[in-house]
Amino acid sequence: MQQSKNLQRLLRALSRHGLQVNYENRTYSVSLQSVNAATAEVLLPEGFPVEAKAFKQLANLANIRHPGGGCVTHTCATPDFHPGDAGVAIGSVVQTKGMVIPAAVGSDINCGMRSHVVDLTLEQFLQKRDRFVELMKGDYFFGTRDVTMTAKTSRALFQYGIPGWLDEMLDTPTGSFVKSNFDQLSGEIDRVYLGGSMNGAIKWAPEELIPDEGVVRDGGLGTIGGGNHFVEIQVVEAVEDRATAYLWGVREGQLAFTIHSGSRNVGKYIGGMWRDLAKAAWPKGYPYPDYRLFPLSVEANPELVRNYLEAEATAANYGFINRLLLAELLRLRLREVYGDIEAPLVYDLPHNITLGEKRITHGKLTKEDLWVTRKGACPAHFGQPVIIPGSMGATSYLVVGKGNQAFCSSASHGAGRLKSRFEMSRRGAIHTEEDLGLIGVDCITLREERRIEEAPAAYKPIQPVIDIQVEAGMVSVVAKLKPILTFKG
DNA sequence: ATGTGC
Repeated sequence: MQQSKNLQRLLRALSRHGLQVNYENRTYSVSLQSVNAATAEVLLPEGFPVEAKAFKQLANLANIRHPGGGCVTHTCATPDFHPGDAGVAIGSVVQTKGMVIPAAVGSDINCGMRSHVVDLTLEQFLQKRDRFVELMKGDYFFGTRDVTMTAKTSRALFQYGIPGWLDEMLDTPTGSFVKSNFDQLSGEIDRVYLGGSMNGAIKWAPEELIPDEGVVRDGGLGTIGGGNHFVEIQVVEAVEDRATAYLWGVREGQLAFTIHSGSRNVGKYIGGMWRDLAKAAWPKGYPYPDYRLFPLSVEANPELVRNYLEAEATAANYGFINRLLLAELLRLRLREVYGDIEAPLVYDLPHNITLGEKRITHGKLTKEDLWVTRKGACPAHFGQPVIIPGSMGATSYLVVGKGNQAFCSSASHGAGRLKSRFEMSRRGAIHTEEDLGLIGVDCITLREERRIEEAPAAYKPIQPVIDIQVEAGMVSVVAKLKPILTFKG
């Protein structure tokens, strides 16, 4: 098979890091010489360079094991694969047995996507666009909407996620704007991954957010955040799977909105705390794992593993509710400006999280200390809705999972970065709308450099990234969402 | 990812 220069360079880089690669039918099957004999599955779009550093990080991840028991059993790289700052490549999926690696999820716990459709045409939307934008700028950037809650409600948020938080909210004097739409919010719980509820615990939350009594005013809740996070108004441009789109309530020509955000400072706090705790628990006398990705062993330290998963769940619950509030703020303003329109949830899912994996062993569904950590990768179980954004200002895809076992039922979480933020923002670099790939997209932000750093031109084109995942049987396309207006934190 | 850093 004829191979491009990029590909040859890539294969050499892979072999330097102990990865042996077969390239066939546009997919790479990779055998990985890791101490754990872990397998690897790598899927990359042709014609785009992938940094050797990302593969070094993948090989390193596959080699992690705990002296007290626990190892990596399988790794994957999704086609938006690129190096990560914290030693783990974005687009990595890692399956572990008998251990978890807190640093593999890192700080951005339950970063994820949420999409709604809106019964409004583009023309109707544009007529009152200015008023709507001013109201949203207030809510997202200046906190005009009061999202205070009682101490009890805030504690329920961390412990139970969406359902427990909603129940508690109903009984408190605060949060009137959530209570006013309680029935719809409750009815949408089954369209959130895991019902928006994980087994958290109050004690892992930042102290100032869990007082014994009184009121909590959390400036982080209902905010977009930085990096690649955004909230975007879109149009359902094309429906490619009519039956599934109908089931999900998605129709061509409708307006839609999509949210990309996570657990903000709470994830940073909990992720950072456990990076330190995992280091402190590393057995004395053993060399540190590269990039300091310290695992926690079930056999050596069952309590620590339980606590970490509980702490991660605590931040994840906050992430689910942050996205819910971002959506609810927007939905309320839509109704305020455009009348009593429907804007139902399509789906909400995380792409940065550790989940216990159920396996079928001897015909029985079991959980045997086996986890899958997805770092910038979506779960994509059979029939499950998946939201894959390109970047802000680029087409987002609603796809349906195919449960591809080689990829631990996963899909990419985006297109993958092509140019660093620094590269985009340096002086003399391209700045016209055309060069940024932002033609016809209205970017609302308080900081102009964000518009440049996160422009579509900083990312790979999304289409080949989707195509190769369809070919590999990971997902199939349901609908495409074309951006109109982006709120950028 | 993070009221970040070049």
